[in-house]
Amino acid sequence: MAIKVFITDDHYMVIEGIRSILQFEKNIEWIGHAMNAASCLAFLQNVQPDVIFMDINLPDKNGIDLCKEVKTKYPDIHILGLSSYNQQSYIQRMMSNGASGYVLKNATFEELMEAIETVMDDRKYMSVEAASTIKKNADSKRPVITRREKEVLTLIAEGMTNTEIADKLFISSTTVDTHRKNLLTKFEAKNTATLIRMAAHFEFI
Amino acid sequence: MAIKVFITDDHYMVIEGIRSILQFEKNIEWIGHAMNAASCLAFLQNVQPDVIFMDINLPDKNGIDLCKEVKTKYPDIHILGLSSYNQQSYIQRMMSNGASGYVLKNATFEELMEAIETVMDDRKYMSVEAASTIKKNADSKRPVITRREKEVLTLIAEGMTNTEIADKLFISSTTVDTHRKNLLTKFEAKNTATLIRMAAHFEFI
DNA sequence: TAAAATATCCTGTTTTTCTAGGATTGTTTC
DNA sequence: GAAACAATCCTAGAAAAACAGGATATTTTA
Repeated sequence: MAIKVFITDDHYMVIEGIRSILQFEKNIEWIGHAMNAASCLAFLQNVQPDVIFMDINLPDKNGIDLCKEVKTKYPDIHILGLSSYNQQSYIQRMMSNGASGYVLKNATFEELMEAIETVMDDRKYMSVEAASTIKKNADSKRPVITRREKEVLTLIAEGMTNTEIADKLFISSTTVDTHRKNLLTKFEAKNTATLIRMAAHFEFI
Repeated sequence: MAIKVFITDDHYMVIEGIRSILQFEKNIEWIGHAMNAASCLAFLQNVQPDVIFMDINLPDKNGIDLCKEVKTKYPDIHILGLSSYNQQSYIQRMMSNGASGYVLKNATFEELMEAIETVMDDRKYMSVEAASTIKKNADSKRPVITRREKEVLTLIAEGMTNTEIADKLFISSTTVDTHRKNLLTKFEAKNTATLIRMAAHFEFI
């Protein structure tokens, strides 16, 4: 029986790329694609693929969260992250949310097939490059921040002061200061400069 | 006569994506692809396409420099940058190096065709999204900073205070403050947060 | 349900940055 | 040789951030 493959990526070229690479493979059944998280989830209500290629950045939700949601509802689906070479920091988070592995967007036919076969066999697959970069960035941990902290962080990055942020969010400036303090701790930053630098590095802003 | 199209991108999926999108278009002649800058230049010695789709990130050279080189040697070739949505900062630099425009990697068939036809007509083409983001960043041009300012900027980003930087560079802290002041002006930043954000955005740090 | 996490608020003090003016010296560039 | 640029230094006050050390209410999770 052919392996049912689905893809969720907002890049038309990536969809077409994978489709054209896999099109002549008899063992693969291309069951469709989604260009955002919502339509992916809608699709899965009707048909469940064996393997989903899933982009890390989607317009309505990030792939890391979608990954968790899909795996919770459909534990049997194998998810393979789709990433560019410079998104190493996300690899581990997607894996810890249930992804079975990871292919880079410059993967060849052989790599794609090996990835599919590996995860169908319930093993983890990672592109060679991904495997080497994952180790390099393992120590520099991406902090987990709350929704409110993210809001405050964004406004700090926009140059707003505690008082201005407080006015905007209808909270006290001391509350903003507390959030800022917590952000400094979580990012292990000693001041605003390093906070923003770290936030940019981890692509929070 | 069909328009000769060539692509330089190290992502196999992107190459296959564009190829499959354009494959049935009679007016397009697919003359080949290169996966790095060197083989792109080697290819051009024999055949010159009308349009090159060129990635911003190549393994051996960045697309911005390659763009300049190609346009110097072959001014008649039209270059269209290939970019992901979050690479806005490169748009202008590639354009100022001779690129005729820009398509995003989630471009549809219609967008690709329009891009090709536009640049063949010697006009600039930019994806709708790119056009909107470029406007946002049009006014905030990448500033020119001096060597000393770069030094100070880097140390600010590392979390050092004016006094600490002064000690490190063996200058007065008021001098550091002047450099900081000039950096704020050049980056059109109102405080350290936006300074570092802009600096990260323009890849000074 | 109890514990943990989140979001809110507070008082003070110290440190640092930001603002707004300056000035001098040397080095490129036209 | 004049002008522009770069790098250095200064005063002084206002504004903001960082530090320290709390508290309370709500929501989430184990």
